[in-house]
Amino acid sequence: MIKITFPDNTVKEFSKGVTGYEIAKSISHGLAKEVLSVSVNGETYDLTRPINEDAKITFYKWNDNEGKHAFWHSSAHLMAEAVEALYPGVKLWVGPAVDNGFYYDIDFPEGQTITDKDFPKLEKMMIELAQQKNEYVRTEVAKKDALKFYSEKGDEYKVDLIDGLEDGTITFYKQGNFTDLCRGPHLPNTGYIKAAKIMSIAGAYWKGDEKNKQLTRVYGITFPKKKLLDEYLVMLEEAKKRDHRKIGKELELFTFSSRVGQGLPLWLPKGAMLRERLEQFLKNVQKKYGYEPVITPHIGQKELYVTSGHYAKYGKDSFQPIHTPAEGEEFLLKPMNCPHHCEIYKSKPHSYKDLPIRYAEFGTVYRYEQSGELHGLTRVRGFTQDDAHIFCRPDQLKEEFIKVIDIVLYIFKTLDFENFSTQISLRDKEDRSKYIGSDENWEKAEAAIVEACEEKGLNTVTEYGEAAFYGPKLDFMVKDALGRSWQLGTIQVDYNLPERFELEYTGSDDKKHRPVMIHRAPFGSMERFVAVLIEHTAGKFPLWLTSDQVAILPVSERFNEFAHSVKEKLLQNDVRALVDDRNEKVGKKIRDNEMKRIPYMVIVGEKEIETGTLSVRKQGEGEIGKMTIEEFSQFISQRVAEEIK
RNA sequence: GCCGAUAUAGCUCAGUUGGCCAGAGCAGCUGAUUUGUAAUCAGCCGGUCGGCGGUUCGAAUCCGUCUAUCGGCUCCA
Repeated sequence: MIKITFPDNTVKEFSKGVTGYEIAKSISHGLAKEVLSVSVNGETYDLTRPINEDAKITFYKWNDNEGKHAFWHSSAHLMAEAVEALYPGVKLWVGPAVDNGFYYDIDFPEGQTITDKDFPKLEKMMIELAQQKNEYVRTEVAKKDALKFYSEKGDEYKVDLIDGLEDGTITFYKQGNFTDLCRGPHLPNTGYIKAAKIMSIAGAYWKGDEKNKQLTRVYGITFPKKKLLDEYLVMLEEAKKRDHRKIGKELELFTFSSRVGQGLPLWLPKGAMLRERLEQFLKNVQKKYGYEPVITPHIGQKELYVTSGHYAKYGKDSFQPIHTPAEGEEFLLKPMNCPHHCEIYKSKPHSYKDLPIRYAEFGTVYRYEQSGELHGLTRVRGFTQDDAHIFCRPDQLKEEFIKVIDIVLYIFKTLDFENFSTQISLRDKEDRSKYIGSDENWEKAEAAIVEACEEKGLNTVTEYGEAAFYGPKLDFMVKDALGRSWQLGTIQVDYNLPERFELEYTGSDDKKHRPVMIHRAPFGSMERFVAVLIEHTAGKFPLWLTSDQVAILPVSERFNEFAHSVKEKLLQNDVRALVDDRNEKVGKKIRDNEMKRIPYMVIVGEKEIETGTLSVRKQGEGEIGKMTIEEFSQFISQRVAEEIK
């Protein structure tokens, strides 16, 4: 007998070799039907895998990530089985579960392709196979047998995969006619899968390396109930409505022109006003934190970037140098602001008493991103960073770092970005050839970041190998409507540029010392930040930020004049108002201004003139009462003050 | 850059197997109406069917190419 401990710490005895499924069934049939996988002493098991020793167990259902993971992983096998049945001769690479379903990387035989027209056929086959309720059977396989199996099958990708595995750890899973190298865990049988949808296909380089062959990645998602699939598809439709590219068009915030060029956004008046308001907001914060504004040109001599090291690293893949009538003279569009700011630092000598010096600039930069990477406003070729560079003494580094974290957190709080994550990016543990600067400096910088994050109590993820080539960094990521993560705020430590530009300050010992540099951009870039903000708010911007706070709707043309006088009074009280004086009925005006996501509407007509009040409506909610112009102005300013306190 | 898909009026979309002057709704303009809390009615304007080249008696429709966009991959100073 073995002892099984449940999450609530109750203990029950079962005979050795009992399976998770049997345990679940002993508790209730309902549970046995719902449970998908089981954690045994911290390792996730198939429900059908025997448990041979005392164990602490947790059952995973559909609502647990682990449960979904097993479900989708099994579905990837099912899809692979269906693909093999429909397209004989395919070779398989890997097929993991992901956040929203699963994929399988497949090498189709020469000349064979799959398009979205094939999806229904594939879905149908998957469901047919699922209905056979084939068991997922786990077997442990010796390495040489595993190699033999795939060599005979002619699947060199799997052979490559097994080559890297240790003998004695290799398991196969088989369901129906399909066998796959896999660690598991899996569902008991395919019958759990009731609904399947192939989402998309894409090219994916083998092992993620651009130089390798491109395999076909087929994305799919499955559900234990048909209804869940329908709900998921509805959710996707809803998410599409929040897409910043769609809302940006609807609200006339920005546009693109193929004639201007790919990835070069054009900000429309309403978008520009929104952006200016954001910039002003940050400028006000920065003033409190001791930042000084600077302004630098959009181009710089090539030599500047040779000095900074950026030319060697990115020169080939950037916008190419601008030539002038002068022989041999070359300028680059600036891909970042730091070298210019270094030159500003160098424009006069500095004492240790002056530091830290914080130069801030909304600096527009140009980077030649690969065409396929461009994406709305989140990934563009010309964008404006809310950039600043802090030059400080090594002993000030941590404190300065913490102050920047405070700014980012304040901004996120003001804009209700609650669901952000933070990532510390450090050097690759093994390969250090791609980084410049001394080990000693790197270690100091990495330690400063880790400590600063600990002190601020940030819940961080540490990624090795993700650091910039010149220093470690801390990034703040926020998700868009479809759950894709975008990096917004960034704070990066740099020991490299001060070295390359030979930046100095005179210490209390009257000797020359090298300052440390911090690059930081709390928004990241205005473009990306506005994009994520649009998706976050679905275009319903906070009152302080939105271009038009109030729409005044005269009941008929007879009251247009009065409406304009109300607007003037509101403007005098710093309330941004417009009059909808079109020859339309009130109902129509309300509808149109609701669609334009204007936070407040006031209706004016005979009654309002008589009583000297406004009839106020809130976007999405309807009438909220009558107020005088003064009361309403105060009402708006109060709300604005609450939002940005 | 790579794999796959898409491109019709300012916006959202129709347009059968190639066949007369390419359609609708919204927006815009004009007029009627003078409107009370999510769409008043009528008329009008608006398109080199993304660009270029080809096949054909004939191309929005078929083929090639370029440009841009979308979903991924790779990349992201």
